[in-house]
Amino acid sequence: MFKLSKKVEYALIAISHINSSNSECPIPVSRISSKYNIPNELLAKILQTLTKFDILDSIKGPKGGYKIKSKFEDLSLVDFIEILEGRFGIADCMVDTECNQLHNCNIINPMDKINSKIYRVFSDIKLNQLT
Amino acid sequence: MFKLSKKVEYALIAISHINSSNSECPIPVSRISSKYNIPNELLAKILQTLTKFDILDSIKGPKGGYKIKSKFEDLSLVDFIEILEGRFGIADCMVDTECNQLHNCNIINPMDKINSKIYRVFSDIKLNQLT
DNA sequence: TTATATACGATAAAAAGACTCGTATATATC
DNA sequence: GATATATACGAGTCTTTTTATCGTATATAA
Repeated sequence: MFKLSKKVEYALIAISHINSSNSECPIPVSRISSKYNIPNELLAKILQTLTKFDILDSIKGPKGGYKIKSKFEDLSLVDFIEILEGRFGIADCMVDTECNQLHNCNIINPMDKINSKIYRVFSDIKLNQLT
Repeated sequence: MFKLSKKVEYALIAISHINSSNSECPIPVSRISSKYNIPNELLAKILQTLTKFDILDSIKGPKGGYKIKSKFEDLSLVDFIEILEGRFGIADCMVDTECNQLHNCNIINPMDKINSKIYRVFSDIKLNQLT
């Protein structure tokens, strides 16, 4: 409960690694997955997603790999999380799913406040602060 | 990802309900479970746990049920969550589990800071604010 | 005595999360 | 041009966590 997913963890590790290696060469998935004990295929998929959202740049072929793309700079942690995991919310009813309380719910207001507070924590953190 | 468990949700609903009904009579599980569409047995267990931790008082037999106990007053939301779900942490390594990064982890520091921030959000909220 | 409660361990079902596989495509290097 | 090394991506499986149920015991008001 209330844990970041491995997806997000792995993504942060990778981003952080790629960003702090200031070489010009792209970094292949295999380098990161072996260094941090991350399943290769899984990490590959994650980085593909990040590429699709312009956070990384991918170069195919030998000597290929990933590089940081500019968008990374001012991206907040919520945005990053939402790219990987979909809409953020501490309860289903804050996202989209139907609630089986109908209009009976006696905690929706406080829940909503808590949700906002947590959301703010994540939106106040920028990705480049993590490196 | 990053959702409160049903256990916690149900517990909050129940606590809130019991606390705001200011009748002297104890409230049976069945009343709460039917009103809020919560599986009876499940809610029963949750309230048993809360009783064990002195948040509720249980009265057996007909006309029995649960009442709020004084400890409830100044309990924080983290404490409440930890009673139901065990130690709080946004990643396994913040709790107890072995990490498979050994001493390689490049995001442990920022993760730790984020964890503290989230922890603080939950510890700043007191249960009696939710009613 | 009976009906209505809680107490609690064990177990099952469902959902979410983590990971793998197969196949396709691009490209640097020999 | 052949080969090896990369990414791209959909489909599928395995594992763990979460959610819910069952069975039995105990207490007590009426």
